[in-house]
Amino acid sequence: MPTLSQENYLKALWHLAADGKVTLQRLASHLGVSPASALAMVRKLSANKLVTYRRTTGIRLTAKGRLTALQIVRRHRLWEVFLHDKLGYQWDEVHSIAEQLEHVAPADLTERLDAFLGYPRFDPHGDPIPQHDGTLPGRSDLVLSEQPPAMYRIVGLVQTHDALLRQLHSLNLTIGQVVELRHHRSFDDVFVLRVGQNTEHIGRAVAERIIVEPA
Amino acid sequence: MPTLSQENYLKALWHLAADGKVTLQRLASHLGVSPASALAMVRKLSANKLVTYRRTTGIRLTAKGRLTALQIVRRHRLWEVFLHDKLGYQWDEVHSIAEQLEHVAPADLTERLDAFLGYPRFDPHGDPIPQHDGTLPGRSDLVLSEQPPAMYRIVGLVQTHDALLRQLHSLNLTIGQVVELRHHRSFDDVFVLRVGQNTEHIGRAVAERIIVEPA
DNA sequence: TTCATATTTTAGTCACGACTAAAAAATAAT
DNA sequence: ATTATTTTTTAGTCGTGACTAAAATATGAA
Ligand SMILES: [Mn+2]
Ligand SMILES: [Mn+2]
Ligand SMILES: [Mn+2]
Ligand SMILES: [Mn+2]
Repeated sequence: MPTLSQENYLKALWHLAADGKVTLQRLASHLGVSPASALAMVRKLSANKLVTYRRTTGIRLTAKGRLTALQIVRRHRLWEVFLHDKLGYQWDEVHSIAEQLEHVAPADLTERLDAFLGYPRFDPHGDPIPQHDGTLPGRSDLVLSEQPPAMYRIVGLVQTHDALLRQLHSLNLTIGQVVELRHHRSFDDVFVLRVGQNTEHIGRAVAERIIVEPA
Repeated sequence: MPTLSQENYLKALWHLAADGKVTLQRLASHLGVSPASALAMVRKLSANKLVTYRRTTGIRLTAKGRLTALQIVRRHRLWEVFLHDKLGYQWDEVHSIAEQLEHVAPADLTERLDAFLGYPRFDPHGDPIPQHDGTLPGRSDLVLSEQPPAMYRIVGLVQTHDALLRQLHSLNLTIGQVVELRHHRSFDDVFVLRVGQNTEHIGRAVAERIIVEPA
């Protein structure tokens, strides 16, 4: 049973591990703490067999640590679904509230919440919700900016942050939305989209953050 | 913005104030902490103008402290409604989970939750839910054990605890249930009730904890 | 290789919220 | 009015999770 702080570290480690070796620097800056603090916590987690740490390999979650982290991510994303679907929050508002709720974890609350929400597989940002056993639903990894003109369904985002979410929301580019990629003007890197009745123009910075599947 | 611990103290002080002068002893034993710890916290709360403390009057919430406490109680009871009505928990299970959730309080979450639940006025135990402005819905204060034979609706409980809740649940004596008080056998202090199709017998210890209104 | 820079690690400190043990003050009983 | 008991208060300590500043190691460039 990790503390609240330990849970935050485990979740951070899980997220960071997706992009290569996890150093104290990366961990510390991601959490906004000093490297000294990060090291102290890594040692605690290591003593609890939740991570291993060698300078050469960096910080790595053990199987036990990964499982724990996935449960936290599961709670986080389920609460995001609740806040979005049931309480009517916008998708750029749910993350910070879920940061609080993810640490509430008595017995079967998560499973009841999951059932109440209808066993969702993806959160409001399109991110897969880890299942009880730690498996992650699969999702397309096609980036819009690299696709040929055709019809696509938006299924996810890369490097989500609130400003991007608000921008996309104003363009009606939300999860599940089907769009037509008309063409890519290569001389100024603008992508022309058909969204419902509107024609929208987005730059590469946005287009390369949108994950799609053929529709 | 009080800390989590401060919130727990404020809530305890609000509950305890209903039964007279609040001493360090009462506060400490209610929270399961030492009197020394309670004193240290009372001083912190006092510095924050949330309570006053004089040996003669005991510990008293200021207007600001009372308002804060009522918001915590509000969140607690709203989450209890959510857990009971939406997630299907039994009424003896919701309290301990709500103890965690009550401390999650970003911006308008409480108000959205209130709306989602349909603006309930009472929690699953019949306790009134403080409104946003700090007012408490009124409720009958008639104790079943002191009423003459007649039809009554159960609207609340006195000194709720899980064992009592499970006992009452097994007798189908839940909030909103209408029962007929048949008579009181004074020589052994047993109250005879008609609950739906069944006749139930309860002792004074139970009967004097049931709050009713005429039905 | 040698110096400069970046990263990791140590050492010492702090706030918070708890603890125990003992002293002081207030109440109650004889 | 004295004791005895209860309650409050002080004093010192501890674990958690943060900090800074400086030392030790690695890593990169000249
Ligand atoms: Mn999130
Ligand atoms: Mn998300
Ligand atoms: Mn409760
Ligand atoms: Mn209740």
